[in-house]
Amino acid sequence: MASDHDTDRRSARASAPTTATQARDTLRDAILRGEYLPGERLVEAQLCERLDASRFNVRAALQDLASEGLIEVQRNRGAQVRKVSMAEAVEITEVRMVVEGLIAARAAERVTTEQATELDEIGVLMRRAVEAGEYRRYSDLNVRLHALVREIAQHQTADRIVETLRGQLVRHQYMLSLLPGRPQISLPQHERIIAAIRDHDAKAAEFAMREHISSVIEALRSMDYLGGPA
Amino acid sequence: MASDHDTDRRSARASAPTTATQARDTLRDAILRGEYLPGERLVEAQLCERLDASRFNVRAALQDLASEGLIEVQRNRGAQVRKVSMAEAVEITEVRMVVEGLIAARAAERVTTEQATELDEIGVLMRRAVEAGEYRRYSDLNVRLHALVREIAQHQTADRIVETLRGQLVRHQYMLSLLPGRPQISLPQHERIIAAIRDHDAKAAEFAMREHISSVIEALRSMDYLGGPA
DNA sequence: GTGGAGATGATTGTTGACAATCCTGTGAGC
DNA sequence: GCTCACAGGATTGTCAACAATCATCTCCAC
Repeated sequence: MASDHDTDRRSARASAPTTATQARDTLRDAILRGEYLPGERLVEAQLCERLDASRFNVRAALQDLASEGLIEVQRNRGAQVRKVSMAEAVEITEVRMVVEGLIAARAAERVTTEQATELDEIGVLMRRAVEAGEYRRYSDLNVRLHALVREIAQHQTADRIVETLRGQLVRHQYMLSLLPGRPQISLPQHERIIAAIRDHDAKAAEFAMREHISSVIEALRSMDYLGGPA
Repeated sequence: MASDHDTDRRSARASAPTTATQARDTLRDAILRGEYLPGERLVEAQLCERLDASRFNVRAALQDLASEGLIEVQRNRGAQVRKVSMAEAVEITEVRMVVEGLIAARAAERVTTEQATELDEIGVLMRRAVEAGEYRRYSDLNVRLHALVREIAQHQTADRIVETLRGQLVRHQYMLSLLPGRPQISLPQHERIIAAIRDHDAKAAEFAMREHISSVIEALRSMDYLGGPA
């Protein structure tokens, strides 16, 4: 799910398993999965074994991930997983706020009856999950909701950007979902987003989405006082 | 100006002349300058001569520009300058609308007295240029205004994205500036942006910026009826 | 004349080796 | 004991040659 926004760009016709692309996707997943910690050095030779790829392809993968903002490469010093400061995390989320706002507005314009039903279903499941205290499940539904909204909007450009930004702070977001009290705050926000899209109210949808992510930013800032992420 | 958003990322310490980076920047400028037309094939061997670089570096440059969305690479078929359809151009500008809106809002929060003066100066020059019918000069001032707003906002993440998006449709924007009647429409919009930022009114600044770029989107759509870009 | 199989030239994909650079640990000098 | 210089190893930067693939053209059969 985190790797399909580039894959399908090439597989328009070529169904090639693509040697180099695979290495990149595998490495990206590994980083996103947390197998490499921020600041950790990524040694090319090691990655060759790990990914079972030649140094050439490893290098290409590193270059790609660097342009995605997941890693940083310094000349003659190799690559390392990028550390995103709290200030950067806020910046990234701010941009996500406005772009996802655009997506929500467009989703409201394009949503079909079927899709609206699907949105409502997710809303119901979310409420149940929160009431049952199943926060892990709620977190999954959260991802699914945002993904569905993006699918409805069908805005490739915005989609790509949001996906890239999201990748840059998976670590922060993970910590965020563990913050106590978050679900109680975000559930009604999610419900407002769903309602607005269902009602084809673009302005309300954008506003609701921005309110929601705005509160995520607040939470990020509050995390900063608590010591922030590693 | 179009190539500094990556350059300074590396030159944080290393003042390296950067062999591969130079090739990339040169090629990007060439594409942005219009020396390679959309759809034109970029043959690696030819670029080696043109850029005076080895194929290795040329290849790295192509990969970078591909991730910026300037060119497209197909497996075993090489690279070609990306054709952006009118629909894509609209999408790109929509995202630019919301992100530049964010930038404008933040600029309104951070603007200093000195910077406000500078903004006003640009506003005055813009009005003079329009009244004198110097549209080329007006277009330059337009670029300068947007750049200054971004500089005031100091939002690296948003900045990088806008710069990337802008690169993807230089060709379209160039045609746009030649549309008759545009300056008369956009001048008051620019003046509203300047006024809002000067007055530290974040909401008004965001609204004015969005209004402005929204009208750019309208113009793009109208261009579509006229046959669109090549 | 037309369609398709096959050869040919051009272009890209990949590899391995070598050079340049950086990091680490050691030892001499103060 | 501390600092600095210098080797040695590790890691990345770069290149040129080779293999794989694609586009084009020719030629033959029908």
